[in-house]
Amino acid sequence: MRPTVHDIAAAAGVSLATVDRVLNRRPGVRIVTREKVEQAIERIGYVRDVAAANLAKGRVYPLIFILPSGDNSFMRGLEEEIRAAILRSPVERTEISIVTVPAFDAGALVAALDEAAAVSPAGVAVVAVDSPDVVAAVDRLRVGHIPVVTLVSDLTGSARDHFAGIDNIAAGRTAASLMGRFLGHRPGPVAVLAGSMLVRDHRDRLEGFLAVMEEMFPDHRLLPVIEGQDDPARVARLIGETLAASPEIAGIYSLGAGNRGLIAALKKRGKGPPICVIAHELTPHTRAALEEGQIDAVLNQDAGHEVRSAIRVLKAKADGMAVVGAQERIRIDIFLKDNLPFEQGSETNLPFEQGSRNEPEQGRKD
Amino acid sequence: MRPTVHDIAAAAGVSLATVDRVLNRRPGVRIVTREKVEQAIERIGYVRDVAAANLAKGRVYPLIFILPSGDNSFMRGLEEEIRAAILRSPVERTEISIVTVPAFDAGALVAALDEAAAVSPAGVAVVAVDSPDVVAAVDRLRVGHIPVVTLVSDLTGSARDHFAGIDNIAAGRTAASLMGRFLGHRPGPVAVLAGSMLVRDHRDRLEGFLAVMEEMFPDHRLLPVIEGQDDPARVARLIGETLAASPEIAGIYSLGAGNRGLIAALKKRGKGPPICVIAHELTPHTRAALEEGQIDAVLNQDAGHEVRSAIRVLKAKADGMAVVGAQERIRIDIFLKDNLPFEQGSETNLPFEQGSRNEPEQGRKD
DNA sequence: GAAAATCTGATGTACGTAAATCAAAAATCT
DNA sequence: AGATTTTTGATTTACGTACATCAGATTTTC
Repeated sequence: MRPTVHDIAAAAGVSLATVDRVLNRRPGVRIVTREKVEQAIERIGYVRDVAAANLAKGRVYPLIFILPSGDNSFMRGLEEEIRAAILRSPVERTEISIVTVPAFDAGALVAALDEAAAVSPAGVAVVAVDSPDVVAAVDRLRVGHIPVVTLVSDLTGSARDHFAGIDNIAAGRTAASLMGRFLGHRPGPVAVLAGSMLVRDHRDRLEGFLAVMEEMFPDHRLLPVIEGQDDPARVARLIGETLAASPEIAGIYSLGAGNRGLIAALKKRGKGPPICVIAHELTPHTRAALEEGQIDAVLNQDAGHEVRSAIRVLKAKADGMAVVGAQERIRIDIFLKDNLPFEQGSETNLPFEQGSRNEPEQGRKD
Repeated sequence: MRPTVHDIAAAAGVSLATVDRVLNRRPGVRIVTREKVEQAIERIGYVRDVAAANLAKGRVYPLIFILPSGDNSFMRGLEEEIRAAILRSPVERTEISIVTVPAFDAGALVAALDEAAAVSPAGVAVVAVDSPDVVAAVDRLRVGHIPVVTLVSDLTGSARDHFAGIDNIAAGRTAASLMGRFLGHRPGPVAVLAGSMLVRDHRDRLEGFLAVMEEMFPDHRLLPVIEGQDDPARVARLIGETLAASPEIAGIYSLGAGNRGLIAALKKRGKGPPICVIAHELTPHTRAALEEGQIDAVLNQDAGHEVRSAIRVLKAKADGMAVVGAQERIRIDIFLKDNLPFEQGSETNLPFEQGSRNEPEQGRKD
């Protein structure tokens, strides 16, 4: 049987009230007494029953998610996952609000972060623009004891508590590795399409990609990086121009968003030698392009996983609890047309009507 | 504010006791009254506070994990993950026991399942040998209202509640797709190394691999499937013989375990034209081989994820609760040497000593 | 229409923790 | 030593649910 506060009290030879004071860091306990209690806790291996504690506290976790607005498919998918989490709010004791700000706009993001701080939530998750102003704003939150998790794109040199996203350098390296091997001895230059160098994830991917291409596949010339601002129309135009200027192109690595534009440009091109295309994020567009063969591989981060992870981490940090590191590591999914996951759809057991068949005695006491 | 049992009572115009009788399926409620209560529940959108309910019940979930014995690295890693889950038991209210049975031995597995049934646990997770006897044993458990989750390898045509593992047909297809593209126009036959056709995961991988090879890369001749029984020594011998018999071999797909033997045989071979090797499961051995270049790609399933998922699902099923489908989908990880995850190690916040810096007032009431 | 059976209400205890109050004890200061 | 401050103990209520008991009300049965 798991030890309780009563057991601590008995073991330490103090009253329940004192144990409570120590556990909840209330004032009015001498250091010696506090240490006696802490030793007892250590000795009998007490762990707070978080469920009971939350019940007693009536605790809820107000969380704020800040992400870019606009019609970026990935970001909208992310938002959808957050909304799915909102539906689970009553069960998870969260109160999630979503704030959107223009993409790549550090000023707007700082304003949103400061507004978030004003309502002192239990935690903030943010898709970061990597700039010193933003770092400062995040650090202001941290100083106010509000845990912050960066989501999807990290922040350089800030005190954020955690990054819920993939290792983007590794993603870029992986893209290069696949690109090089898929191309084999096929000649021709490789183009890189990015969104903006203002966000860390894009910079990291580029860094990893360039490193492996130069080291392992130096025969392939790399064209100057194209910045599409994650805007499909702009991307379509720029890629169209590039294809016209360099018809012998052998590969394209799209490390940002706006892949709709890329796919449109590729379709428009029509015939010509095959181009190996590697893109990021599995959206309806990239999925279709993968199935139809315009794209050869998609590197993906699971938005649902990231959102759930961010929530778990924020709650844990707010309570000063441990985090299962391995569980919070977001993996780089590599999708070829052969391992596409089935379309979404969650197994829904009705929570109430069904379980009846299991006998009530199933649970044990003690 | 979330509705409680009191709110149901008020809304339905009955007493708390009656609400309790309906909620917990106790006898002594007329159908009309029961319906009145159920409508009220529906109407005000009540959801049982599982934490409070578990607290009141003092519920724990006795779970049994059944997996193969032997020195299969993946399975031992799986066992380690189960032990990690046992450490979290007090927090998760689980009581996990591990049972090991000889690999590929349906009879032993059936015996273990029946023994498990005898102690009527809250749920059973099993790495299944795919045979009718095992299906029958699992179905006996299900008839006894004990939820069953198959782990890693599924069971054909049984009533198991859930499969916590990857889509192995897709994994085989993916392996073929990578193999074909990595080989490019390099000629030479491809060898397939399996463990045993008695387990579903191996059969599925083979099926997927063969399908894509035949359809997309018909130029590559496939050598007869080698069955290594997941035994490194046997694998080393068989692969050694194969390499000697077919020195022009271009690729090897190892879809089972015993990769230590494969790697040893490859090292022993030494020089010769490069062989594209794709294997399953990231273990210390395959990881090293990936880094050193003996293996080109590793398809992996995250054992930790599978174990945690199995536990979540079993608990949910035992309570008749809903399952977040997307969260329980186990992904096929593809590792090249460029995207290997860092070595393990969980961020450890001490649960108690640290969090102090966050103010106690952080939590809200209401 | 009365007795028997069935249903419903009222009430209390429990789970493990949080939080508050007030009295009592111990330490500190003068 | 006495007054003052600080520390500790004892006790109570609450969170939302489970479960048990017993009395009272309603239905059913003959």
